[in-house]
Amino acid sequence: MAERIAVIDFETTGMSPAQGARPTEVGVAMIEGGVIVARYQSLMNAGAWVPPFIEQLTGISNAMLRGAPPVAQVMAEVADFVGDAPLLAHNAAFDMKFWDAELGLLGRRRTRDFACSLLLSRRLLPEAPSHKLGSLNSWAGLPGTGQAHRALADAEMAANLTLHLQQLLWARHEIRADHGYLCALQKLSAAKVRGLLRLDA
DNA sequence: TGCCAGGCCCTCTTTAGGGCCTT
Repeated sequence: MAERIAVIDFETTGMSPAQGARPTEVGVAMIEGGVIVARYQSLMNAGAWVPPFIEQLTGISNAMLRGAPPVAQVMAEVADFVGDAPLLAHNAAFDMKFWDAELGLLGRRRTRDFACSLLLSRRLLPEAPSHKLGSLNSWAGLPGTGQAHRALADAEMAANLTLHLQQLLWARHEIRADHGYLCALQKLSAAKVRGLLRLDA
């Protein structure tokens, strides 16, 4: 049976929960067998104020959040949706902080590692001019997924990028890169991965 | 008062600094 990976993206009110930032929207694209097989997206009301810069970036306004379901309800739903699937995000350090902080408020804990498509693409696509999610997807010729900086559109972009990286590893190196392999690969230095996979050749 | 992340990677490096990436 093919492995499922839950590709996650948060929109938030700021850079870090340690600074008081809270999520405003979460999206999940579940990949399995080389395709996206399930999706989750919801706005959420955490009672936090959305600064004008963030509102302009994401299109998510304070007015939209006033009518959104409460954060605890959404986080419980999305945690149940993800279940015991391993996790992945683009710049996972960012999304992992919010995932862990919000689950912690519910008295729940993450049980699986996060893989990171930013670290993986820096290692496997060093020739890309930019490793921003949208730029990478355009550069790699991957399909558009909707409005950038909305949670599900970005989660689907990261999912498509991950599938592209898995296909690249298989086509060039005959490596079936499951989540465990991706996590191991991203922990090696970029230089070591280049040597291991002969990316400089 | 003023400021506020943090981890990764490259290089004019390693006794460090700056850019990238996420909102």
